[in-house]
Amino acid sequence: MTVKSARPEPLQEVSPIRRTSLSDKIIEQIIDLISRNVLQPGERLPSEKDLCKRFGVGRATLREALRSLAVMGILDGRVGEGTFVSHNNQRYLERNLQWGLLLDPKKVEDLLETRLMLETQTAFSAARKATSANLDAMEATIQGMENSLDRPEQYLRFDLEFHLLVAQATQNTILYHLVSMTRGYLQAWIKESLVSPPSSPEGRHRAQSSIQEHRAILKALKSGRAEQARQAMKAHILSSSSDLHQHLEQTTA
Amino acid sequence: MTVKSARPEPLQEVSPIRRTSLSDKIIEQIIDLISRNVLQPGERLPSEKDLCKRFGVGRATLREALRSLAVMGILDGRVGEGTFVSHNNQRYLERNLQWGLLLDPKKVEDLLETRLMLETQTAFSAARKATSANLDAMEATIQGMENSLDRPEQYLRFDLEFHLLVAQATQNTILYHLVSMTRGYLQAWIKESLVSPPSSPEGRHRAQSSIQEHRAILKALKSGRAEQARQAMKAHILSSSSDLHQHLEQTTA
DNA sequence: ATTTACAGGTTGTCTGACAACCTAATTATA
DNA sequence: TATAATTAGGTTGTCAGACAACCTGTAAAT
Repeated sequence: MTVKSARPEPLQEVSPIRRTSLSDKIIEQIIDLISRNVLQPGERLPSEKDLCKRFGVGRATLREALRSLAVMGILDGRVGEGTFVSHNNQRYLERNLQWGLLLDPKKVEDLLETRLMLETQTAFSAARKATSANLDAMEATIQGMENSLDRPEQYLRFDLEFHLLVAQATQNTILYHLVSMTRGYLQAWIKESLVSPPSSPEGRHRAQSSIQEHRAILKALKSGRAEQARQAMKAHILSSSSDLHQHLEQTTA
Repeated sequence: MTVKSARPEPLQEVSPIRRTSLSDKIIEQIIDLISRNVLQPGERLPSEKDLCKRFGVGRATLREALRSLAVMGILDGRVGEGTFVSHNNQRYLERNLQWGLLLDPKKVEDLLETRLMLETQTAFSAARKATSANLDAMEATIQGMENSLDRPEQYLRFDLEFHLLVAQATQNTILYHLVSMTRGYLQAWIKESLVSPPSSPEGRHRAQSSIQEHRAILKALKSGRAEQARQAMKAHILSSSSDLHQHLEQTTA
């Protein structure tokens, strides 16, 4: 009997049926636990054997969930010790920039636009909400940039750190995450576009003016002038993006 | 001899020694294949048994790699068919954004602030990039709102649709997804705050003015006046958020 | 008291097996 | 002949057990 019974309603929304694997559900549960702070950063999870019994699944299934979370940088498995919740949210970034190369040029453009939006707005908000500790940390990263003019990769790290600190200064964790992720993906491109002039005089000059831009942003933040901070950030990102755009057009053309 | 020898350099970078598991290496290889276009979007991978032989690993290890890539949206496993490269190989960006947001303890105020930022900016961008098809679709949703003043849940659907259309009009899929996600998280609250005045005269009045606000946004978008669109959206969201805030303070106090 | 050896627990990996499922060819039926 | 039902093979999802590599803290030996 494969006769379909009559449909009372015209089925206007297709049922979003999707095979959800067990490991997917486990992932969701663990993420939920973390987001509700039941599992805190740095904390150790129960052993895999324990988790298997609690979730009622085999070890293979559980491990597929744990490994997925580990690959995303949310968990951190250590042989012989256990599995821990990443205390470093930065780890998420390090992981991402690895496959930021999967993005196509069109997406990079979108990311740049998104980044411009997010960061100009975070600067605006940060000017009103930044604590003195936030500002001091920014000052330190600028100092770090000046001290590493000859080490591009280290310079980039300080640069990234500065922008993350601005986002953090909004005291809005969601914004912070959005900024850090967009930035994480772009980092691969930024790095690639920077290696071309490694420490040429031109590169040094670029870095110098970049530092000045950062100083302008920090100054606006310190004085609490939101609109000025927004403009300073906008100018900085636009001038910084122009290098990327140039590099993008080279690779596509 | 525990005497420390002189350090020529202050060891500024700890050796990045980290146990790389086999599945990590497999992930790297697969990502490399995809980024070099050896594996194209939509293409089917060899079966797990085959891949095991080629990589020289057990099936559990291989599956941990494949599942991780699937969770990130890079691969797509279908029971009985095989494992495929995601046809839109950029979906993983949105997936990761989603996981990142999921992990955050979401504060409603943070969400509201983020939404205000995102949507005012999308309105600005949409004013410059919207196609006539986009604008027509918005017109239709406003019409839909007017026709469902007595059906709150349907009214809300049109409301949501309008905002998504604005985001879509930016022609930036990343922005679209961000707006869609933040809105998705808020939707539960919005619905709850609306059911209190289901179809009271007060509720109707609120809905009427909301429709006018939407019209103002659409008008600005049609004329391509970006700044005006931004302000209209800002006004709309602020007035809409005030209801939520009111409702929040009621429930928390 | 310091070092060594050991035991228990933990993650990483392999193997084999079965269930649920899809596809396509084969067979049975109208 | 054309259509429907069945079957066979392949594929992913899940489970169970086993072993290797590894870490930690304790007990034994120096």
